[in-house]
Amino acid sequence: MAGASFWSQFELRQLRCFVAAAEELHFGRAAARMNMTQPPLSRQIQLLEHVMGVKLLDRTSRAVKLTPAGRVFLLEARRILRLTESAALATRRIASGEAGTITLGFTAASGYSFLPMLLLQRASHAPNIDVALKEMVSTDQAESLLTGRIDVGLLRPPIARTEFTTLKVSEERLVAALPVGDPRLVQATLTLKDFDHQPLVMYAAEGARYFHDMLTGLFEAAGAAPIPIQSLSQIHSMLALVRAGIGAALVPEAAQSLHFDDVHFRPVETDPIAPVELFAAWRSDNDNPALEAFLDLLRPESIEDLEALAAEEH
Amino acid sequence: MAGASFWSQFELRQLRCFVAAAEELHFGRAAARMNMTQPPLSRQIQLLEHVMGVKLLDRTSRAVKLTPAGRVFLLEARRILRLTESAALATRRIASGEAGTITLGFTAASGYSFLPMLLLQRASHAPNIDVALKEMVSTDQAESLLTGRIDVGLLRPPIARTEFTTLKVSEERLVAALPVGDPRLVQATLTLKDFDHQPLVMYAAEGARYFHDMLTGLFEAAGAAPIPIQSLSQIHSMLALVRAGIGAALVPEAAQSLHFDDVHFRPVETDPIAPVELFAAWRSDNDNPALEAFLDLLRPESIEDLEALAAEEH
DNA sequence: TCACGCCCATGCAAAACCCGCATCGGTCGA
DNA sequence: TCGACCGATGCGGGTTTTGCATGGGCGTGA
Repeated sequence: MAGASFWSQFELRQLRCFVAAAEELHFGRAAARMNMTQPPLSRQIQLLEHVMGVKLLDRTSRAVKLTPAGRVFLLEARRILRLTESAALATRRIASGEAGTITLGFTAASGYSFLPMLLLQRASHAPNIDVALKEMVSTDQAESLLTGRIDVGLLRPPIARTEFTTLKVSEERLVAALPVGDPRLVQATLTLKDFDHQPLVMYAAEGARYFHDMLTGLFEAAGAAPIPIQSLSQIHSMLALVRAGIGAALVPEAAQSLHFDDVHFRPVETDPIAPVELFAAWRSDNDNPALEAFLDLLRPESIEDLEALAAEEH
Repeated sequence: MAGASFWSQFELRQLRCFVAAAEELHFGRAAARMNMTQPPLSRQIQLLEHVMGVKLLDRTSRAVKLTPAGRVFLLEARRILRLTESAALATRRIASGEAGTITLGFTAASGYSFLPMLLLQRASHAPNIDVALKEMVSTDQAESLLTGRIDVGLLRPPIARTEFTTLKVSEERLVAALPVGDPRLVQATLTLKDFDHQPLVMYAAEGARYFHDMLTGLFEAAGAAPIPIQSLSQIHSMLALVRAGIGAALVPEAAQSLHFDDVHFRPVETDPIAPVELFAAWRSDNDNPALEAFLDLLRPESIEDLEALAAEEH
């Protein structure tokens, strides 16, 4: 095998021996620090000098000195060894879930209320977990969960995949968005009957299937029938139409944070009092170590925490 | 030996195996790249995972994937390996003398002329050689050369040490520094006779022994005797006294670059026409690999180069 | 559906490596 | 000049690592 001279690469053990010898300037003490005897340490350093092709230590039987090249190499060796330690540390932190990156899918509507609270919670309870955000509709989230493009999705039911574990993370009431001057604004609270035969900006069946189906069901159960004016999927677009006086809209209460001028909100009584549900879903076999720590943020006790925290903000 | 489980530190060989496997995502090809067979490579990676306490690769019989921790560790491992290569390179460059640091002692007077030219030369001919500058008088330089605090000294004779190798690097003429209004300024050239019985700012015997002894000898040989007014060792201090009209001074021609207002210079004829000598000296057994490359800058042919270069500047 | 191929893990014996002990050779100080 | 100190080296033993052969799991194609 002629590869010997070709394989000119040192090993970390040799670096550790060299650093010990360079710092002690005494092979015996250096060997003791390395928990070995002096002869092997001598050999490790000879080997290192051989593969480097450079004399690193000037040794007489009376004194050990660094050569100029050895001085430079000592600095480099220390840097390398420091780096190996920090690399091991960082990797173990990732593996333990202490740190890491979670890729999170979320729907536009959840970005108004739940997501900000969640990120606030993360900043204080899991600061080493990075969260990469990807806005997408619920069906795309399910697809992305399967392929691994996102670790966790914040999405609307139904979620019918056996590969997923799910957790309800929030329930919201519906509120009515009404333009300034709408006569229904005199009431403190509305019912679905108040929208019977009235123009209503509606959700699109494709882009916002969940809200579309939910409202359809609610109105049917309540025996009321609004006049659908326009079908949209983005809540802020719907509010813009409301502001233009085209009609009312029914939106999750968190949408009030959008603060459109000349658009006012009133609570609406519905059969389940908080019909707007948001679920977290993730692949049961997801091996991202940061997942467990991230999911802790979603557990009920954490949710209460963060809702209390959000309340204090006001 | 019970230290096995205690020595939880990986080796570079394991990093190289891991990087190969992580990049190929195929143990067989990775092993081929590492010039070995697949089983040892498997074992190296198992060993690495064991000492790290972290699973880095997810391997089924059908596919090899990086775990989240493995992704992070791959980046770290590449960084470490890059660093080892650059460390070896840098160290070999130092050892070969291509790069390095020379600590240079110099006298204040040589800082006015020779040193700037030398540094200019270094910048273009040996840019990888750093020069650390230490101003000190000639006797201190001799002492520092012996102890190794400086590699090379730019100093004045006599240099009587057998440990040193010396090289004359410059010869300068003396010029007279005269205050505005001095009657001798009408002459284009002076002789030492022009200073007979005239006030002269003189060099101190301790701090500037070389110039002191040289002037004393020159005047004696010329049969002239100036009136010593004050003894100083710093040329710029002497010129300040000249400017104040206290008397004339004799300084190396390079001191003209100090440009004192109201002080004008005239050449002086002396027996050796250029009596101000500057030597480089270094320990013959200095092992700094950069020394040879640095000394090349001082050789006659280089000196001519840099004087030509300095001339072009004007 | 079954057999084949691909691929990583593992058992095993040989080779290589590394360690510690003993000792050598050189240098400094008493 | 002798002894103490210190790094280098010869050598035997034990551990590690390697390569070969093989096992076992999982897709794939007939």
